[in-house]
Amino acid sequence: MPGAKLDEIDRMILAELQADGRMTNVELARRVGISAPPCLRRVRTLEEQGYIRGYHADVDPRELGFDVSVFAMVRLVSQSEAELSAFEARCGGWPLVRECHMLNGEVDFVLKCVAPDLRSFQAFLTGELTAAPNVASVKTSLVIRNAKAEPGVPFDVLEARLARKA
Amino acid sequence: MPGAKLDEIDRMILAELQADGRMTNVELARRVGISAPPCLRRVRTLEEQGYIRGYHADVDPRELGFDVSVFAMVRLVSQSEAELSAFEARCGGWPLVRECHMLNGEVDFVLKCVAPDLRSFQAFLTGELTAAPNVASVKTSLVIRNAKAEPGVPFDVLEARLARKA
DNA sequence: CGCGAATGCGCAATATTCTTGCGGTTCTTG
DNA sequence: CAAGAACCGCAAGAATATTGCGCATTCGCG
Repeated sequence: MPGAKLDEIDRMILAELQADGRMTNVELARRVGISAPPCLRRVRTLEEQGYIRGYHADVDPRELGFDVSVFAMVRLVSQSEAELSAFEARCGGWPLVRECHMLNGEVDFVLKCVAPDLRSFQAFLTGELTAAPNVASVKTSLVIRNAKAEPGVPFDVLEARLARKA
Repeated sequence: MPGAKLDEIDRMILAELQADGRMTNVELARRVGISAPPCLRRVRTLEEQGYIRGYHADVDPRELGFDVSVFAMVRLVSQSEAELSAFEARCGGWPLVRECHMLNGEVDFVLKCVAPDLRSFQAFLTGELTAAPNVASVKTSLVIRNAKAEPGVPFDVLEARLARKA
């Protein structure tokens, strides 16, 4: 079902808006080769059907004084669904935790955190995260730098897949 | 220096655009309590000064048939700057790798990857990633689900910091 | 074949937004 | 206290978004 109802123009629209979410509809229409009205209708449809979940400004944390990013690997004592949900809920309440992914394998969760400085992160780590109920262990790694940060979908792979089907 | 030149309105603008990057300028102006022209001027300034790096549509990978997300922890043989850069460059060429973060500690890099299915990810893992030069070991974990995914800045923390300074 | 029905395009018109130029006000500073 | 800088809001013109409508192509099916 997913991807079935999208033609090439739709995929071009997604690629363009993924690259620049504030592109005007006129410019977008020009790039994908149709006129503005049908282009806008396609965008609306993509939004309604969940292909586009939203639009967000990419704000630089460092410019705002959040100088440290950290990955935290969390192991829980109990992995019952109730406990998993409880931990997720707790993460939702921690502003420093920006992403929370449940994993398979030894580690139960990986968290991406930001903080103004190392000191405040340590305070959060020892005072909140490690101290939280059901948390067995936490391993943290500072992010030195990041070479690639493109959330979303690799459209070149998508096109390769579709070509293979045809 | 970072954050120094931003007043409360600027921070409100950043928060609003982080939440909804396609908000019209008039709506944004209304929410932050000023008229449209100065609001637009502020946004332009925030963009130029790097507080806003860009705008992106949040495209749902699953809807497009990318059903698996994976975190890969990579260790290299050599951590010389040349080798680190070389690995980063290689990551840039892999479409399935969406994020590449260099870490301190035992693991040198964590990669966030997506793939249409487990089979194609395995093909990438064994055929590309593990086989790459200088890669010592790779540990992967499938993402079961994610409870939180809000890249960016926690503005409530930011305001707490500023309040502390005052 | 051939006839609806459905889909999707583009044109045109209106509504909304963006963008710029221009004073006016407040705050800083010497 | 005066000159200058910074920033606001108003107003107008340009650009964009949005809607309604008619037409072409495609598809399903008798």
